[in-house]
Amino acid sequence: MDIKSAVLQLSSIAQEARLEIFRLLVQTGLEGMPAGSIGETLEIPASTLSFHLKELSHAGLINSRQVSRFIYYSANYETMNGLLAYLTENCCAGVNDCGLSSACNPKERK
Amino acid sequence: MDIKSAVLQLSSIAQEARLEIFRLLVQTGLEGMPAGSIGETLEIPASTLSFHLKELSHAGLINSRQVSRFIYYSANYETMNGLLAYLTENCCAGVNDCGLSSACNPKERK
DNA sequence: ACAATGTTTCTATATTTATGGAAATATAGA
DNA sequence: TCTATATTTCCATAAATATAGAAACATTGT
Repeated sequence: MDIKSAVLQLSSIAQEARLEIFRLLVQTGLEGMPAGSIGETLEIPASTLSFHLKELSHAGLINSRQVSRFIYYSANYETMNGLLAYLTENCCAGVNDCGLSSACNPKERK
Repeated sequence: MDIKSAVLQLSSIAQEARLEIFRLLVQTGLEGMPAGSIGETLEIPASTLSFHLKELSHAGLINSRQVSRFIYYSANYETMNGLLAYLTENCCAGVNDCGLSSACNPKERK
């Protein structure tokens, strides 16, 4: 993971509408949801939604697949996990008990 | 955790200079680093650095403490863990094996 | 009190990002 | 082919963010 990709991914969820979309998809699972349903659920106008979905796709945090007239969007868990790992990488220089996936839990400073 | 805080926290690291600063501090540990050393390490002008440190502080992702003339900045692991948990919250609607801290690892769609 | 060092605030400018209506494109059913 | 539905692209406008020099402020040692 390089820093540019990480910034791109973080930027894509550092925005209220997009974070809502992303979390909705994370919770929805692999099946995903058609764009229209996302817009209806979150009350986002179609063109605005499309703009945000493109941002998330471009960052690689969501996937899409076409099913007849619908385009289903779903979270990309692999990218997401890569991002989380990047953020906690080398946590505390390994001094404390800082597992990668369980993030950081260093003891208080003496 | 509310969405506004999450967006604030994400925005604060969704920028190359700030992500570098944050990761440096995550890796440095609780001891932290004085502003000047951060700027020297990452080659960021003092006023620019100060602006970014303020953003990170405001979001709650870093702490600071004064030691004589130096101001030591360090990562706030608690805030960080809260953010990671928020992102993976309710992952996959619980259908698959998606532990909170170990993020999401759903099986392929059939 | 003065000088040196570390950090922040002020300021202007440049750049990037978000919004949503209208028009365009794509798919499918009658 | 015509029509309805789903989604995207185009566009203009509004708003937020990043940059860094200069000046100001704070702390410590002499």
